[in-house]
Amino acid sequence: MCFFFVYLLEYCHQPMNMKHTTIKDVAKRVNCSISTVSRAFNDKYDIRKEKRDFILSVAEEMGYSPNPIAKSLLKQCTNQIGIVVPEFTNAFFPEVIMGIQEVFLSKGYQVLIMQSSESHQNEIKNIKTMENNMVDGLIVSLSQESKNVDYLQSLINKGFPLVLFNRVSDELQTSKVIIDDYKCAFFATEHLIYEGYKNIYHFAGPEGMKFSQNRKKGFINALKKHKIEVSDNKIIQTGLMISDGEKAMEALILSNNLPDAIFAVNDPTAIGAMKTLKKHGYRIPEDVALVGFTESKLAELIDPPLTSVAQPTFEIGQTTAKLLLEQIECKGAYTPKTVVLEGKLNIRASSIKVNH
Amino acid sequence: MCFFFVYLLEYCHQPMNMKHTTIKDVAKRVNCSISTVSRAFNDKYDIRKEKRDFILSVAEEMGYSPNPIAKSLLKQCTNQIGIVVPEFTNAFFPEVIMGIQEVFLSKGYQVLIMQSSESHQNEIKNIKTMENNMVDGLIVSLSQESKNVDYLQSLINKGFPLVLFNRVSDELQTSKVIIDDYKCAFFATEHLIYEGYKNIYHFAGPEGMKFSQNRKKGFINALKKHKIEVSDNKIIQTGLMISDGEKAMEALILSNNLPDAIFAVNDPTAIGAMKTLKKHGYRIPEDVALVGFTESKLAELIDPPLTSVAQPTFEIGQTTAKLLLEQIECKGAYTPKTVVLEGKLNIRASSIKVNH
DNA sequence: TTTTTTTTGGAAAACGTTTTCGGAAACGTT
DNA sequence: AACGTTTCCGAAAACGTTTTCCAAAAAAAA
Repeated sequence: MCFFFVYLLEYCHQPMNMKHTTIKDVAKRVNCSISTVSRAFNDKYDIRKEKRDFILSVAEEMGYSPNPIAKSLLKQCTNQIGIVVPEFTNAFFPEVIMGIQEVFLSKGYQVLIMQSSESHQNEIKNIKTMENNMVDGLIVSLSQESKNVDYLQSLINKGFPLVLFNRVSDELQTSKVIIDDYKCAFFATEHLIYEGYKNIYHFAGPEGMKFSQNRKKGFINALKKHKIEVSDNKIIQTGLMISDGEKAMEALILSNNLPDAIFAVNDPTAIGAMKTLKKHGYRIPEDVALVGFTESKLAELIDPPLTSVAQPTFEIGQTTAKLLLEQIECKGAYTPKTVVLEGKLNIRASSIKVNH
Repeated sequence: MCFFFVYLLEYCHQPMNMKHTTIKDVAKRVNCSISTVSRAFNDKYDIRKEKRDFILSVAEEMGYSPNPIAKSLLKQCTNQIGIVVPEFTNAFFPEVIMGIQEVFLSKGYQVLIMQSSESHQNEIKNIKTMENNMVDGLIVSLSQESKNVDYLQSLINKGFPLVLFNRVSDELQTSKVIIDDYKCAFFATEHLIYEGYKNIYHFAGPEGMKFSQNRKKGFINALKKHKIEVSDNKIIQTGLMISDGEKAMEALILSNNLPDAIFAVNDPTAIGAMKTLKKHGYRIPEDVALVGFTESKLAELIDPPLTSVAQPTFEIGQTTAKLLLEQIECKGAYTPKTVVLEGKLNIRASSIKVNH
């Protein structure tokens, strides 16, 4: 499917000459002890100003900067923090990561990112790698597979700074950042009700996942509040992919049992439903209205634009980072916090009632 | 816009008790010297098999594993490689990164990822951070701003293993992985010609960027090959965003000078054009056909699905990683290679000629 | 038995820092 | 002149490894 050509160029590398200039070199050049150079860099009080400036300028000129690895070894901390996410090909996690980075980079931390590819085994491996590398703290969003959280529990027991976000576990007593799935689902459903839709269905996600459960609960309670009957057939268990939405919609159409609106567990299933509806010649929102969840870039580009709950991804990242930072900085006793952020319902054409 | 609630839980962390077990602890426990423990772990010939196994089992039981930081300091290499990309909120770079990781993780390397956010200054800072951290090699995709590549040049001069991909610089004599923009653009344009379109326009990207130039060249030469006149007004300079495509299309419609097909420099501009066309009631592809570039997830989801050139993202990553690995492993002289991968034209409804 | 060779394992140096400790010089006070 | 402070700076220990060098013990050869 993909050929490739290799061009050989005649240029050849020098043998690797990676001798970093060290503190010793600077000391020798300045004709003082290494302690003094170190003091110059760490801005300690017990060094003359002029000497410090002189050393700094010589060091600058020699291209010296302190080796962070040596520093890590001595200080027993690395100024690095680790992030383990299930994947980052969808926009959600990258955006959260950007929020995390924004906080940490400004504090002089570096951010290591690894992905578990939704595998529990990889997740553990990643976490162990991070731990061996002595990251000062860890941010984790659990993989779909992760039922067993013993390893994370043992980390927490050791007092290792850890914050979970999005995919969290009730079992773990540590700081968490999540979105209020229940409330968002509730409002999204209410929006459909207020628009005047009567026969509203729900595409629920995998039963095992916390957020599926919460969104379903939000859907049900919104209907109940408005005295709309919640019969079992209105809740359809689906997966999380576009294809799952398509399948569910096909089945509905086949059964000749069309709702006038659907609240889907996420954008992909909503989009799947939309594709199938259009294929069969139904109009959106005139025949069936649609609402998704977890705003994707797609939402406003497809036709018609999809109403969806936007998660404050960047803010999730920032908040998570700040919680971890607190935990790292207050060495010792720390009280875990759970921060619940709220999403925002972006109302677009796919769910607006059209006057006949 | 987003409220949040903070729940305080009563559980409190133990004071951080991060004392890793060290080689000394194991030595003491086994009642031998640390050299011997080290030998056990490094499987050196000068240790009795039974002793080695015994030490290993005790170490296992104590939860000991060698501290990679101490090892790095001594060995002067870290088994880490660094990646610097302009961004990772679009799918392209994450997918490439996955390809890179696949290769390196299996070789026992770790992968550090940083993003320059399209800023030259950040890029340099990231690279320096990586260098200070003594990564064994570096993979870089240049930011839009990066005109000055002196710093990278100095790295190359030092013999530091470096591979560029996607956003490369002709000035730098190092291994590169790119896609054949010229050829892909040529074929994409030819596809429109073969479909029977006569009046084909091109939305060209920013003039400064290499890939814009190559894609434009491909477009022009395809027209020339088929003896179609290439007048200047057929090539419209645009940006790279959806909004740029919209603006360009609005202008075209206003000038009452509609082509029957457009080859756009990338998917976003093509999508912008599509939105504007639809807004004005034009049909795609009946009135205007569209072809994009750099397959985005959107391409097959929008209506009509967009013909686009798919880049072999995962393969780009794998190839890049392999080139870097070669360079790291052959310490000393190394001949840089440039690998040119080919994209694949995914033909969809937006460019198929409809029989009238 | 003595000598030589091989196997095994310990002591110590090295990697590049920071920091504690103490000493010398400079200065001020009596 | 004698003493106490302060300021400045060097020596050395420490972080956790690997590896070189050397010595002891064991095995083999004489």
